[in-house]
Formats: sequence, C-alpha cells, structure tokens
Amino acid sequence: MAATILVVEDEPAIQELISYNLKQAGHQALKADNAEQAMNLVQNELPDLILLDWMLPGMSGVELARRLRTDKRTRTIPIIMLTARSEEQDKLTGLETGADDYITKPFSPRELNARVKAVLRRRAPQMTDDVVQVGALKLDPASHRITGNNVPVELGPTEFRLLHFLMTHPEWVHSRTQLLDQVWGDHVFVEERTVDVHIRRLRKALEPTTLDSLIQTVRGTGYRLSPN
Amino acid sequence: MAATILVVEDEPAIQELISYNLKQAGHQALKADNAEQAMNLVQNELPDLILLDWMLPGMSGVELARRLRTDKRTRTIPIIMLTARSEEQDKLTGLETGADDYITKPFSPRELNARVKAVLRRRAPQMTDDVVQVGALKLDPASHRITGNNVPVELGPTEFRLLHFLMTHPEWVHSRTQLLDQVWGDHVFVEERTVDVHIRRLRKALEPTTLDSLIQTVRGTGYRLSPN
DNA sequence: CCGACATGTCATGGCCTTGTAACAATCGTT
DNA sequence: AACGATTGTTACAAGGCCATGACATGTCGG
Repeated sequence: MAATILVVEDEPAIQELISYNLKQAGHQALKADNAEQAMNLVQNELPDLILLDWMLPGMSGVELARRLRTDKRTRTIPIIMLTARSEEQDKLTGLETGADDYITKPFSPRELNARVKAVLRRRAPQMTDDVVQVGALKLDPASHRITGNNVPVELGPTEFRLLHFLMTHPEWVHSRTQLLDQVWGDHVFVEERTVDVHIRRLRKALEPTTLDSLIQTVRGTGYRLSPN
Repeated sequence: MAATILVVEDEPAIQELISYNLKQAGHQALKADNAEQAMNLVQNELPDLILLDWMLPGMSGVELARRLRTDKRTRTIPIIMLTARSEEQDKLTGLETGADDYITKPFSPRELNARVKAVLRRRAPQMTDDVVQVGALKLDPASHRITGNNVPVELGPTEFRLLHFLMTHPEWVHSRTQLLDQVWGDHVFVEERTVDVHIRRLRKALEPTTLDSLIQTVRGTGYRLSPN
C-alpha cells in the first residue's frame, strides 16, 4: 500500500481515529472537516480513495459524492461511505451516487482496513502491495523487486511504475494519454512520445530475460501487456 | 519483552492480579484506579501498552481511550480493553475507539499474557525482546547489543531503533516518511533528508563488518534491508 | 560548568533519471 | 512500389535524487 486517502469527516475524534489507522496501514491520509474543504483539497492533489461521512455540516456527503462524480477529473476516484444508519434505503441511495462500498458505524479498524484494501484491489490494483505475476514476470511492490524467469530485473522509478500498472491491467490496450494519466499522474505535462521512450527502456531492461515480448504495440492505439 | 504497561482498573483485587501476572512475565506495571489518575500517569511516563477496564467510576474506559487517541503524544499506545460483557455491540464500539484487542472477564493469566505479547508484536514488533537476525547481523533488544559476524557493533540510540525497525521488517522498502513515523514517532517534525544522514551513520557503523551492504537504497522510493 | 556524545540541518558534488528532439525503421494503404 | 503515418532507437542536456562531510545545537553525566 502507498495510497493517498482523503478522509472527510466532521467529528474530530473519528477523523483522528481513521487517519491514524490508515497511516498504520501504510497509507497517506489527507483530512477534511467538510465538503467544501474536501473539494479544495481534491483540486490540488487527487487522492486514490475517499472515505466520506454520510452526514456532514453544510453540503452532505451524498451531495459531495454526486459532484465528484460529475467532474471528469474526479469521476473515477473510489469512494467509501461512512454512515451511522443502516437502513436499506440509504444504502441504495449511497450506492446510487456511485459509492464503491459502505461502512456502517460503529466499525472496527480491522473492518475499515479490509474494505479499503478490497476497494483498492478492485479499482486501483497498482496501489496495492500484492505481488503481481504475468507469465514468467513477477513484481513485488513491497520489496520493490522484479524478476523475469527468476532473474532480477533492474528498473528506474518510472519504468517500475509503468510496468506495475501494465501488469495490474494486463490484456488491455492503454493509450499514451491513459498511461500518462495513470503512471505519471494527471496535471503533469509531458509529450506523448515520451511514453514510447519509456516503453523502449522497459523493453530493453527486460531483454536479458526475453520477456520484452510481453509488451506489445497496438498500432494507432497504444500498448498492451500480454503473456501471449 | 520488557514493556511498561499501565493497568487501569478500579477493582483492587483484579488490578493486583493483573499487575502480578505482568511482573511475572517480565514487564513493569503501572497502576491507576480511575481515568483521571491514568491521564496523569501517562503525562509523566509513556507506557508501551495500556490495559483498560471498560467500566470505570467517573470517566469510562471508552472515553479515556478516545482521549488518549486524540492526543498526539499518546495516540500510538496500544490499548487492550477489559470487559465483563461480551455483547457484540460493545466489542464494536470498543474497537471503534481504537482498542487493539479485547479481553473478556474472567480471563486466565495465560490468555492475558498471550494477548499482551500479540499486541506488542503486532503494533510494535521492534518493541519486543525477541532477538532479531538478518543474514549475519544479530540484534538483541534485551541486552541492547548488536553483532555482525559475531563482531560487536556500536550504535547511537536513533541508529539502534532504525536498525531494529529495519530488521523487524526486512525486504520491505520504507519511504523516508514511513521511517520517520515508525522510528522517530509520528508527532515529530523532522526533515526527510535527516533519514539519509542516519542511514549513512548506520552504514558507517556497520562497515567494519562489511554488513553495510544489507542496507539498500531504492532510488525514488526509500530504503530496504535485505540479506541479498 | 564543561566535555563528550547525539542529533538535525545544510551545502556540495556526483551519479542517475528523465524528457525531448532527431533520425531510422516499420506499417498500412493506395 | 511508393508514400505518409506511426513507432523504434539513440543521444543529450537538464534536473533530481542521494551520499557525504561539516557544523550548530541540544543533552546528559560528571
């Protein structure tokens, strides 16, 4: 894990508790007391996940979620709703607004971490510490190590992130724009052709293991990682 | 183990029983009859763990736990709740306040010790007295001694804690932020680059044993300790 | 009050990484 | 076969990241 998680919660004690737990789990926690503050924070730094209290002073959590879903930039951020109620109706409304999961208070830190992990796994697997394997290629985020056919592979930071993303989304063709967004981060301005160069560097680094063949060019579209 | 453990319990007999057992297990026991007394004690000496009775005269255990979690200084102290009840609801609320574990009365000394040990191991493995060994490096927390290839190694306090943490979490890459949180404590404000300096000092101290190679730099990410 | 040790910060220098441009190679289409 | 579009490859300059030594301050014991 190394995800940036925004906690939107007005009760200081609970907010403290949650962010403390997230930190323990290896995440970075951003805090907001209300919806407006959350909106501002999101402008500067896109979090990888948002924990959102249902009841907030001013704009409600539901409304905030709705707005986040409207903006292209924030539409894909996973949201977990926090609620004290447990009525079926709320659950439905919450999920309707696009929440990815739901936690009913009171909840244990164990449960919180479990759900955070589950959502990240589903929506942003490259944020996870899970070992990824594609064909004879193995990548371990925790130790930051890569092996191809059990031979260690050395990569620079960018190539590492690029490969990690490709391995967590195999078989999919990614356009250069998508790769820039996902691997470099949004709000970054770099030439699209730069992706080519890093793909090249990645392939070169994989050559000794002959695994460079996993990275395929889809002409006119982008790149794809596939064991075939 | 050689932890300082605070026991907050109003019933004298039970308090005596518990502290006796903790002492038998090699810990140092602090006692408090109520929440206020506990708060005062904590001001003077930070315990490594708190055993907290659910029901207390005056401020309840839950409330005390919540307050401890609010204060930066005490936020990271592991808490084990003691309760006579066993209802699911209480369990959840207890964990919500940030309790790390739960013991239902009546409990055996065996169970108490097991849970104490487990929590210490989980929350602060570097707090344990277990001898840690990575490659030819051996660290003994009890005697506060380090040997590399059976040659004694001299370290300052910070380098000791740093090495201890790294050795209890080998193979993992730790960012500077994580190291600051874990080794320095998450309430201190220190430059990230300071980590570099202490890594340097640690390496230097290990040089005579050639074991400085265990400490690896992962460019753009952090540091890792590995026998490879 | 002094000295040794510990700690955090800064400045410097070197290596690595990265983005870009330029050119070569390849592909698809006519 | 020829042409334009797309991608591969290399070189290079700029910038970033890290190791290292020096230094100022703080702390503890004598």
